[in-house]
Amino acid sequence: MRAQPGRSVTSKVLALLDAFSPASPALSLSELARRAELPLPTAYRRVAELVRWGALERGDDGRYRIGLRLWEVGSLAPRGLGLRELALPIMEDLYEVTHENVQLAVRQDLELVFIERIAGRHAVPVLTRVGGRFALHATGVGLVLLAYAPAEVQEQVLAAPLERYTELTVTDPVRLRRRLAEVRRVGYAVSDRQVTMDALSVAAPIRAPEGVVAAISLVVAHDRADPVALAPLVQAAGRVLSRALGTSYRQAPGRVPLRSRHETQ
Amino acid sequence: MRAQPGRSVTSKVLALLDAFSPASPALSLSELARRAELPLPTAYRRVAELVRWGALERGDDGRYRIGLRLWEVGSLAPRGLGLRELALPIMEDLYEVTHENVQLAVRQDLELVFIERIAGRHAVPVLTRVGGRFALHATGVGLVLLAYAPAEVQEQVLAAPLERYTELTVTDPVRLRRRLAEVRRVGYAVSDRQVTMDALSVAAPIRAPEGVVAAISLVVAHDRADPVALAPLVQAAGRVLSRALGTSYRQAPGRVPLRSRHETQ
DNA sequence: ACCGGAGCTTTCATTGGATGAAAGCTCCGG
DNA sequence: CCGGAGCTTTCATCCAATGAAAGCTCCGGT
Repeated sequence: MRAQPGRSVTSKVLALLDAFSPASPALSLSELARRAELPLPTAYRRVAELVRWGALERGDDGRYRIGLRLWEVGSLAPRGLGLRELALPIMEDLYEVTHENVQLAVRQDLELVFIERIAGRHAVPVLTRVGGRFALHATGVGLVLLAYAPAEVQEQVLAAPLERYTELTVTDPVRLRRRLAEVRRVGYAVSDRQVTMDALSVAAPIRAPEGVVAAISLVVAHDRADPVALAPLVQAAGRVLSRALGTSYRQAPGRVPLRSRHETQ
Repeated sequence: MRAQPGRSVTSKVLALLDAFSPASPALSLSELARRAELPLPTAYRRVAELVRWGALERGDDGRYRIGLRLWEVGSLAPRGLGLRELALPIMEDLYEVTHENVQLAVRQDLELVFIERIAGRHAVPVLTRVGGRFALHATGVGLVLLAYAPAEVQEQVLAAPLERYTELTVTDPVRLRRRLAEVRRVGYAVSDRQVTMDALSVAAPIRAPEGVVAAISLVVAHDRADPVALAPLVQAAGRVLSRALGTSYRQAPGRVPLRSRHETQ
């Protein structure tokens, strides 16, 4: 009856949630059990409890999906909806001026997560999805987030193989390191045909008191792009957001550190 | 050592997540334990595990917040982001035409949850929040969702005391029942100063093969509103969305029920 | 109608992860 | 230096969780 020791109940529940992905948002019980590496009866019981609470929902087809209740709780994430609510007006301004795609992303571990996107009807199609992940080394937002990430994060990304998306993608750690230094120097990042051969993006950092917490970018067709002209726009948006964050984002309750800025190496 | 019997580990984890709310998105360990009704050491251990996974994050102030990882998983909810992605273009069209607030909501149990909102800069201020809940009996979207809800849901709502928000709020079950019949008859709902004395909303149902799954509305200043003129607009948006849902929303994989429509009493 | 298989649900004896009292630790203000 | 608040760790105990096995339900093939 060995219950594979070292596995907590909580970790099993989380593994069940983790089984879902953008590519497979609906799973049968058997699929769930297999992906979470749980015996069927165990999966059955945990899943039943999650459904009862509303974390999962069961469709007419018998398959399970992420439930609205979990979406509600997730919407309380400061780095998710919280950030989005703050940024949306500025993103809309940027869209009004340029009518190009506007993206907002944060770093999570060694990848980036897209928090919001305004996709112009006539702009270049972008293949990103809100809530989706992407590598840090190619996109504009990714370069910004990586450039201002803790040294240890940068080292880990540079040490791993860097995936190539186009013939122009920078996959050489040495060259990438130079690009990151450049990003820090000028305060914005340009990603020219690094992900697809038709798109170019310009990104700027968004700073909170504790360092760079997000990045905002414009994605435009590479042949009608003028990065130097776009950069000030994106940077301005980033600065407005940084100011907004400084005040309302993560209100240190009671004790406000007046001059601690021990981050962003 | 009595471990209050009948309480599963999973339920404790969910209770911890449930402790967060729009009004208190950041909690100390003690607050978390108290709200989840757990002994401190128990809360400590479960919370530590949730942080390790990324479901919670601990701020510089020592308090816990909902983590980005949970937001990511939540974004996979078909009735959350899934619905939003589908509806956003149509909502934007509605906004372009009217420059008024556009809202999208679904029913969860006996309340409604706002999925998305486009708030016009110059439109009436609305006090709703994406991810927030509200009663079903007052707003436009609420009336639509209630009108097309299963009879048993309607009975439960009508049986409970109906909160009054303004002097005009309909709180009499008999009158409300008549209004719901009217909504079903004409196919849209008008909520005139039911929540605040300055706003009026017009809402229409969004149907999937299995019945009404969401509602869309315009919220306008009550004194410059012409419900009869707005209704066709909102209804058209609802119908476009219903059509979109019929095809791409909940793709029954493999076996598509060709003519089952056994819902929506 | 019958059979076989896939997928889900329930039962039941067993046990290891979970538990909470208590003690230890850390920080801060007086 | 002391006291208190809040968090973390230890440790002996035990019940929620477990998985093998059997039961159930729905199909599709024959």
